[in-house]
Amino acid sequence: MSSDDKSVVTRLRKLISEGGYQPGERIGEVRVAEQLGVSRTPVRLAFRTLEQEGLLQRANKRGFVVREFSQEDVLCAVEVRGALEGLAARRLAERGLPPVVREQLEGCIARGADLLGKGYLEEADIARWSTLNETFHRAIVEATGSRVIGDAIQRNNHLPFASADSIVIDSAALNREYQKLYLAHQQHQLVFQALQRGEGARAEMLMREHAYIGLRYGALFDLDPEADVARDGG
Amino acid sequence: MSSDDKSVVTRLRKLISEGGYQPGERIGEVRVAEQLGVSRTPVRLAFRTLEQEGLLQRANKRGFVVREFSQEDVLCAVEVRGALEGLAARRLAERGLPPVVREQLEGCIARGADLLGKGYLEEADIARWSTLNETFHRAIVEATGSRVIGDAIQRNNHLPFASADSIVIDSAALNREYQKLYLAHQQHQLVFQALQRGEGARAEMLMREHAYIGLRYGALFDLDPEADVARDGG
DNA sequence: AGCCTGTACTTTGGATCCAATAATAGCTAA
DNA sequence: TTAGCTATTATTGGATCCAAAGTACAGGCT
Repeated sequence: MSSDDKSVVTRLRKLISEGGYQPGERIGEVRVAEQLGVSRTPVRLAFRTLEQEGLLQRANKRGFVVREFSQEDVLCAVEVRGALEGLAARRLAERGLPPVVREQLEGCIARGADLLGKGYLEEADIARWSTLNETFHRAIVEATGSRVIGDAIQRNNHLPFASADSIVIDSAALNREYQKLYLAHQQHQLVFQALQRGEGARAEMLMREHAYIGLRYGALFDLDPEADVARDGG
Repeated sequence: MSSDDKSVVTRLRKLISEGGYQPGERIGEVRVAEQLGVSRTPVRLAFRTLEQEGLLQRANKRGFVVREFSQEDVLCAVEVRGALEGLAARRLAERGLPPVVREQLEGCIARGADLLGKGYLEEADIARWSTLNETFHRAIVEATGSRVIGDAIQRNNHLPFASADSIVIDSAALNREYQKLYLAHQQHQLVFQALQRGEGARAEMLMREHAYIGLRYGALFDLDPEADVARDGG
């Protein structure tokens, strides 16, 4: 079978996060192996990787179970992201924003402005924003030049975030999403401003608050009353 | 062979960090398998785990090499630790310090005071302090009750820190170490105070600064001129 | 003499085999 | 009828085998 190890990890990660296995459910090597069309060996390797990522955890002395994430866990993951990306932003601001990175970020912001300039959101725009957003964040993290920080962020990002599976359809939800995305866009601008001015502490603080937008509706402004529940945890 | 998988990971981690393999050196499955007295399979599994931990990295399309850490990397790891433990401390302060944890921390501080009360340091005291210090930090992290944060910290802690292999012998070095440990002790006290008072922001800030003490000689006060070099990185 | 190519060897990745162990079901005895 | 013990089964962990890919060395060609 033409499937290198990394592909197995990716596919298994997808298989789990897309509901092939329920949280708390025991996950067996043979079944996964059959589902992915490979032998047990690459699956066993993948299990170890996913264990380290936190998606799986060792069961009672034997095998693995799919880790279940509480609302509280999601909030923590968001805060960890904020702490780490905030750190990256501060370092970048203090050490100076390289011109190449500046252009990248400006590009993201410009295209984000185009996307949101209409004043409303089409369904396909969400995916466009998503890649734009990813590029923005990735550019900052990679610009710090530290694999230690980058890896830490990367690992944390593999955890399932609430926003990942929020699919909106009706126009009311689209409008609410528009507000959220617009706020995110504004925050990106502020972060960029701080980075450019070399304001490290401010860049960090902004980035850290910006992370909360990863929660369903929680942000600087509580767009939804449920946000309070999410933010003071369990 | 009576060696479960976890033991192989632990032993391999030790083998690498204690210089069995040089940073940047290619690490082969068969040789490690022979050295640990197991077959290739558990070694391959362990390689994946250590890859996720960041100790190994994939070589050019084939195999693994031992990751090399620059001074800059060590600094980053320290700052990541600070950011994450700071986060844990803030959460703990804001959500209230449970009595059990309070007693644990008080115990650590009391025993630390005993240890450092003599005014000088014996060589064996360093190990004693080390466990005391670990207990203190672990107590705080575990008290947050978040596996997400705890795991992130744990993973970061597997990275090699500069302090890990600093072995001091002469009395001048011991004295310098005493100053460092005493400062750490004071910082612990301040962190504890902030936690008890529910001063989240202060607890976080103190914890974050406290992380820098993990660098060889860098701290609030530059006990060594080289600290400057370390702290503004590459 | 230098470079290119082919072949042999080294090493990793995947599959399968075997042993050990935990879970489960069935049976017996109280 | 239930509890405990035993045997069977299912599943993981370790070892070995095989194939594929990379690397190094050598020989030939330009």
